[in-house]
Amino acid sequence: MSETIEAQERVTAPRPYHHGDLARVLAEAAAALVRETGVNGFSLRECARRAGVAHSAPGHHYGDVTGLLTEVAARGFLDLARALASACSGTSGAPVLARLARRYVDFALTDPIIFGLMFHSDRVNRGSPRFQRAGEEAFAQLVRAVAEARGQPTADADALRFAWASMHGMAMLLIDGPLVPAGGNRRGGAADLATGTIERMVFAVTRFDGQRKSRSG
Amino acid sequence: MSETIEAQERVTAPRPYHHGDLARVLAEAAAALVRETGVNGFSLRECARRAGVAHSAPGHHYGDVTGLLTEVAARGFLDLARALASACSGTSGAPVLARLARRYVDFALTDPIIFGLMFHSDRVNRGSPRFQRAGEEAFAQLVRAVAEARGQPTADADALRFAWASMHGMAMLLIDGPLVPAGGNRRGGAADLATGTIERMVFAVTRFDGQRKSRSG
DNA sequence: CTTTTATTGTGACGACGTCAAGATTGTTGA
DNA sequence: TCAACAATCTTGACGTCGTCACAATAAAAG
Repeated sequence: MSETIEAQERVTAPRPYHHGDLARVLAEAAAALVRETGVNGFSLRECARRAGVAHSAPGHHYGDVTGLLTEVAARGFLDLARALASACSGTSGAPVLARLARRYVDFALTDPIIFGLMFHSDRVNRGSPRFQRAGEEAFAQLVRAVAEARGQPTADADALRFAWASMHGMAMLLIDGPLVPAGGNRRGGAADLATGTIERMVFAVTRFDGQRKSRSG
Repeated sequence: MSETIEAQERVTAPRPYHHGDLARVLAEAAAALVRETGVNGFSLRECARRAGVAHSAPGHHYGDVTGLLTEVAARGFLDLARALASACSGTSGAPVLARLARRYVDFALTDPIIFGLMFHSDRVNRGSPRFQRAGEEAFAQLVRAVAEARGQPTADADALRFAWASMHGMAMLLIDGPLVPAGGNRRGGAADLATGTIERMVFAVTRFDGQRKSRSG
């Protein structure tokens, strides 16, 4: 989705320095490289090689490897926020939450390594303002969906945590393998395994109301 | 818990090679090092240094860094299985599942880095038989708890996935930070945040029965 | 006691991240 | 137009890393 935009920017943008914007090229090369080799196999030098620049060029733009991977993770959260927003638009009530959860799991299964980088890699700086802002943007979509599902103006904190935990846990377990039966590609069969979990999640979010031990009432 | 056992083994075991059992010492040093520096900061050479052996000694026992970290992860699953089993013993019915989930989250918050290594590190070989056996041992505890909570001899697959996803997602989100409010140690305040999620999880596992769209019946 | 095997150490290799210093290009102000 | 400056990129070096071939050592077997 970036080719045409890039061509436009090549003309309109002031082209601030030598290479065209190396920072963006490096970030995109880094994302591609991470997808290929895993977070662990990622290397700054290989990334520079693919961008056609010297091995130390990434350092000038991002400081160190953590800085670059933090940028990649932040972009991942922006993508996730967009995906969740588009999944919810044009719907209301409980189905909003179900559709958001489905999209959340789909995103994770489509880009599992980036997803892992976003949430649990010790190679990203979670204190980075840009990273946090991107995360909050995605989080806001979740808050809206939970409030909508419960028919309330604001999301209950416990319900919110539960909803997020359920879809996030499902995504994690499907990515990391322990739940997916052998043989069967990830995108197809695995995503179906999430259906029952999503149903139960929506069920509990909409029906559970803190009734402690009073099941006969 | 290993000092006295070690003393015993020093006598009873045939002491198969030079160092006493270097393999075990290396695995323990590796676990400690991972806890200190994170999975990413781990280094075979530093591990060997702490065990007081040559830099290539770990390679002779575990092949490469993945082999050693796989052993650490497998040990983590054995620990988890033990913890879950002890949490469930002496109880029955739905509370079993609640207690198991609580223990699951506690385990994750107590040893977050090892927990992360166990589930999603590209530095462990998930095809390793030892690793898989250890994982299945922990999984078996979960299966038992879900069956017990539903009063059935065998666990429903959908309910099982949902239960695991909920507790696992909660653990992940608490470890990785996005859910825990600033300032407040992990073990105390964070674990309390799981309570509502666990309640809802048990609620859905025991009450949801595939009633599709028939809310008025 | 000698031979064989299992366990550990030495040394080397290329790849990595990071830093300092120099080279190159764009910008700015007269 | 041109010189001074700042931003951008390259070169080269340093220490650390994982891994491998090979040597050394100790246990086991005969």
